[in-house]
Amino acid sequence: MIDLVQLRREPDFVKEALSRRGISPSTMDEIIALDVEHRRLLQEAERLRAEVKDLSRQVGEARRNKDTATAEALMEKSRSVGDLESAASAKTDEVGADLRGRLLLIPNLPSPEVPIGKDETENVELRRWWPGMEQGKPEPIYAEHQRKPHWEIGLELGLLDMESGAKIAGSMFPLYRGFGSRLLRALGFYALDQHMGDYEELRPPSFALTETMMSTGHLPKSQDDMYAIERDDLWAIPTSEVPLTSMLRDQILDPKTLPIRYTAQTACFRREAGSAGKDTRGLLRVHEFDKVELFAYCLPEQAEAAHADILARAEAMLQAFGLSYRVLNLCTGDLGTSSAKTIDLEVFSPGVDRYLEVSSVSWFRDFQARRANVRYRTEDGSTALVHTVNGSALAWARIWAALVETGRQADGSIVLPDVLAPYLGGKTVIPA
RNA sequence: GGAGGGAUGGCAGAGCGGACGAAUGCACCGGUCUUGAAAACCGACGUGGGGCGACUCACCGUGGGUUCAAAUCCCACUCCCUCCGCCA
Repeated sequence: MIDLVQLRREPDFVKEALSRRGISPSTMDEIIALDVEHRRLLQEAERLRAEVKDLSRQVGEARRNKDTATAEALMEKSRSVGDLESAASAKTDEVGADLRGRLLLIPNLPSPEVPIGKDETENVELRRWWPGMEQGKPEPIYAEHQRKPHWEIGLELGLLDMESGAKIAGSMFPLYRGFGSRLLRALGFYALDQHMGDYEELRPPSFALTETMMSTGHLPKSQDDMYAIERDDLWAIPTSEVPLTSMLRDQILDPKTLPIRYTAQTACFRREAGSAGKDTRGLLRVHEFDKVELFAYCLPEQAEAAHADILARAEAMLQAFGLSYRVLNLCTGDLGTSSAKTIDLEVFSPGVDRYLEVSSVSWFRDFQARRANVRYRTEDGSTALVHTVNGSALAWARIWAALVETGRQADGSIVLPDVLAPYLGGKTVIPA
């Protein structure tokens, strides 16, 4: 949620920033007007409330003095003021709810360095990396044997069985098998081992309450993109960012403990409503995938370094895997609602001949913290909102696809990166 | 799933219809004393909203209700604890 106080104080600045994301200034003017109205009503309701309290106090006093007549008269007076008060409060709450409802739909202010653009076609490529780049090698040219999509390879070698997955849970629920399943497990183990120490490893619940989803901003906006278990008021998490953001909800943190950094691998569930028919083959877009997340709660001045650290870790892993990738600075049109700045990592996968998004590293400033109410104690004893930063390192379904396609040899076998050897029982070749 | 008990400030814990935003203890912070520390003593000590301000409002698990007045009474829900049952 954006800062209402900032909107009051610097309306033009906020309007300008949001207009870069396509929020019209008039939308903000309506919110400002509603806020003025709300505060006016609030003062009136509070004045009446104070009067009721004062009269009630006097009733008590009269009673103690055995002055029944005065008490009766005061009670009568208080009743009538009380009626006015309930009416005023109801009106105030109504306007307040309207105001809050509108505010919740307003996205975060984009950072100044976020490029302006209408959609993902206008994201800005910051750099590329490929194996051997530092040694002056040109971008790789992929051989014909690497031009086979992972779902065909997976089926041939018994690594991936989309059909059985569909039989069990419907389409776009992958079923990995044999060495394919082991590869997936190896990726998660490898990643968690890389991060633990600096980031505390967690294994949070895969489901969250409506209340939790609200605090992260996933509800009410994205409810159609999530799986719900209505009977128990639970939602399947679309990313472990949800439990991690909520973990310290409503807490006031000691700044000495910041940054607090967590890593977790969970299943991530996405209904992908609205993308029916797109990327339905293989692992390009699936309803359930495993992902390791890196997350930090930090002081505002620590945020930039925390963001850079997560990005560096995600890139280091891609490099260790020997996968070519590009780094994109998301433009205003493609930026997630809560994010002030997002860097995406996209891996090139030769079999499907395209870049696949495998990580999204975002800085939310205090947008999420305001909603989740995570604060720290400042020098002068007051409180301030923390900044939150997070990123995937990494989303395994697409990494799996890229590794299988990139590593395919002329004889049909697959060579996997050496760094995974300890997690694959020393075997980094999947025989044809 | 059944039966009981509970939820109050950083923690512990009192209050169970009238000046309670809340006793008390501990912790934390400032000070006195001390070479320094401890002890002792003094003081400060929840969060959020509104108002230029005096000040005011809300919050005692959550949501409703009763009342002139609710932490306190009533209803529903959630969570925690104990016991029983079932179970990976």
